[in-house]
Amino acid sequence: MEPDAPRICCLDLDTFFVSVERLFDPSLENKPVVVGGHKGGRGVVTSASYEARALGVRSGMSIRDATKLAPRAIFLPGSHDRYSKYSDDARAIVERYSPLVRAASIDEQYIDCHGCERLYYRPGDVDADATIRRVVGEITGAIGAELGLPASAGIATSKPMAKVASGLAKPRGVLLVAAGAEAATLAPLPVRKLPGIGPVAERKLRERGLETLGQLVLAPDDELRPIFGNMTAEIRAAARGIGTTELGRERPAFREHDPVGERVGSISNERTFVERAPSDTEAVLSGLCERVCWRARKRGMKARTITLKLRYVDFETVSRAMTVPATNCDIEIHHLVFDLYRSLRTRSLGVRLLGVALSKFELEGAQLLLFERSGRRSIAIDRAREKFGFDAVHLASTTERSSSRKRRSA
DNA sequence: TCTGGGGTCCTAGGACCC
DNA sequence: TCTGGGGTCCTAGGACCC
Repeated sequence: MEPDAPRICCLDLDTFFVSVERLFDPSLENKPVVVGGHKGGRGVVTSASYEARALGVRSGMSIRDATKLAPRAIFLPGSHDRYSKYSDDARAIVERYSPLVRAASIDEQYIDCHGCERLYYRPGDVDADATIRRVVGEITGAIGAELGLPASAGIATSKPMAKVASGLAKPRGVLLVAAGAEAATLAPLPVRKLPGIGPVAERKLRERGLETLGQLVLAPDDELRPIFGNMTAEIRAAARGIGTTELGRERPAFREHDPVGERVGSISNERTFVERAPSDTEAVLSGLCERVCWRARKRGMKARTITLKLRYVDFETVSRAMTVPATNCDIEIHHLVFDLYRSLRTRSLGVRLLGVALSKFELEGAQLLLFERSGRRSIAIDRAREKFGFDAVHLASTTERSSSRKRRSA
């Protein structure tokens, strides 16, 4: 095995949410389609068809802006259950070719193709790279033929280079960056194309006159250090195509249900609203507490740290955290969150967002939970939710307030 | 471009212990 | 009582990703 051969593949499903929607409604084909919310409504674009992109729509943009740019586009709220299923199906196809697969997100997978050049060699292949390129083309072809979903892939000697290559390969392409060709491939690209450089770093680089990755590579260390800190060397190397070949950890993003035993670093839920009266704010907090606790219990985990996040209407965002003996009990976390809220809400300004996060998990000792009164109640609630869904059962503090809200609005 | 919701990782300062 | 340095944990905020 040549250590520096291009064997890391990044496989990406093109305009994934839009592509899935088109499977269920073929009339969406060849039209500008935007997934993320109803026309003119709140929310942001999570996926836009190429026809919509041609009108200036970009993912991450507010739905309202997208509506202005593409008033005749078809806007869809999205159906995550479907997306999860097709994501799993695409992964199953990839696993027929290599067991070394990691899902980086719902529409992106990394594959370690080391060894595939021997396993899949065919006499027509001019060299090992050609074999890899052909095999990856077969994978994207199978995803297209069996699922009806377009996919692209980049193959390179490192993970960041493969990621950039998959972007360059779109749509429906496969791009292999040969060993030694990395720096020249990256040099003309805008800095933003490199994973790890976001809008803030992009702006700071531009202020220093650095627009392309080629310029970034040549920039003196004291120009980059204020922007990237200890990551400077890693970023500079990535800009030359050098980086890890480790596939990284599996990201369980976007799962509709929390699988038992699957480890995550944090569980959070948040809600944004236009503006709410304080009494309603408490109902929202109750609901958020219940939801994160429920999700933690489903995973069999207890959290030691509880964090409350609050965003005012002027977008100032603050948070307070508290570390306690591990718990996943609604009542306990309710009390903690309400304490945190009282210490956090120092301004009289309207609240735009509230979020509750659990972290620093310990595995649940189920026996303990059974002996606690509130624990028994949680178990009863969870059983009902197992049958009827999360909203079937709520704590009194949540239901009283939300029903009084309904009465008021009725 | 006035900006959702779920995550991960990094940094910097302070408390506390030895 | 004061001083130093290292290690670890906690907290708050921010950048980034999809």
